[in-house]
Amino acid sequence: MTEKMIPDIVIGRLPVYLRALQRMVQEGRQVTSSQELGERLGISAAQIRKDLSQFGEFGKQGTGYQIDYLVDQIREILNVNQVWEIAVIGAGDIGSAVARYGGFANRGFAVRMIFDNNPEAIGKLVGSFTVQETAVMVPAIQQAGIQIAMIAVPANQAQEVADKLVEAGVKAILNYAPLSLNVPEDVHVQYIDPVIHLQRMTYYLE
Amino acid sequence: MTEKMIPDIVIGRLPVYLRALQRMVQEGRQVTSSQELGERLGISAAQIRKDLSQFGEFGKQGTGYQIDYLVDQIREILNVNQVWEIAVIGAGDIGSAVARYGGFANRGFAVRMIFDNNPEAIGKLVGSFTVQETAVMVPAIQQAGIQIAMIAVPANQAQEVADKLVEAGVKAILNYAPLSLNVPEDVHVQYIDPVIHLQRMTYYLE
DNA sequence: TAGATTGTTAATCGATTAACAATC
DNA sequence: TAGATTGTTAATCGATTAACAATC
Repeated sequence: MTEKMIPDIVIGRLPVYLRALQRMVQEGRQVTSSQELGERLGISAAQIRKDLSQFGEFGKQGTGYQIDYLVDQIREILNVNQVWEIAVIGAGDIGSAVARYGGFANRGFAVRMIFDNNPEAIGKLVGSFTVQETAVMVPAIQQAGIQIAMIAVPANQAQEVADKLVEAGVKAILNYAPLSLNVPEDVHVQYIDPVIHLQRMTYYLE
Repeated sequence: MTEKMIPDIVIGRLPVYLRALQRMVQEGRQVTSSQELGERLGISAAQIRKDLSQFGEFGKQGTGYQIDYLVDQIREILNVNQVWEIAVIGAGDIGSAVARYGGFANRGFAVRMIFDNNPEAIGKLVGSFTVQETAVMVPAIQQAGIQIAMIAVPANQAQEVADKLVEAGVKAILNYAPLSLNVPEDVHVQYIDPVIHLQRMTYYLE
């Protein structure tokens, strides 16, 4: 590790900036400022400037940021100026919805395979993918060199699946199963559990 | 606001503690410690004790925490010792998967209605719910007194839907559309966008 | 009792904000 | 030029951790 260390909390905000900036592009906007972006996102202008300054100088005094250019730069920082292939594990409601999700295109990701261990699901079509059996998962992922997987299996199978994914060389897991996973230090995990988000809000409700 | 103010970041960790504790209950465990819980979650024992101490004294020196009791206490703190009814807006892949999701039961939530503005979707069954037209959304939510909604419509319709939900009296929104929403201060919003999580991980990948 | 673990305090660490010189 | 906005510094604010008396 020779580069200066960037706080993970900063990395976590970059995708949010990128999403808002790409939306501005869609709106036909060409230039923005840290203030405008901050207002859209509910983040202070100072924080946005500070975050971006960790990676370089992307703006111009007096005028702000050229949106196209800033989008390109953030895409490069986040390594999403390429398409990452994804394996989806679990072909139930969630896995199927994710496999068919149209929102990955142009944001750096593409689902490439989907697996399930349920004999009734194996062989069926989900979007444009045939559901493969879990038994072939490790070699299939290895052969394709896939580094990113999404876990959408029941909670009691999720750790076992995670172990296999690690074995297959996966380095990033997006886990939809409602539990924390244990993985080696060099494997990244992010969690999506709607209940966690909901419970965070009910604290404030009557 | 008379109570002492609890940091939102602490509130955000409580659901994670709760999920792990409820899992321990399923495993037949009766007692745990801040150290054990911390190891499972990748959080320091000191932080867990500090977080819990914001709300009371739930443990015993020398022995730790009675899991059942701690679960009850956290459920009460988070207001999830009741069932919150949810309206789902959007009956596409994501909305349908969420409406059928079995993971809400016993965690404090129940989907009660689903809406879509696509004539082909209206009237169809999603799980045990008939998809209703968006035109009746505001009065239906008002009449049922529903305070929580999930937005699962395309990005370009999401703000419009959010405005209507606010009008209907909704106080908490879980937004699956990939953009930031603008809502009044007293309305809570949480976001689920798989791409945001993925991009946060690709930064660290080669 | 001896060992374990809590709840809490004080110290450390890190993140956010305010402010402004630089400059477009 | 005058106005606007960046990038950066220093100050503030808040969160995490270490340590330990209390006590089960």
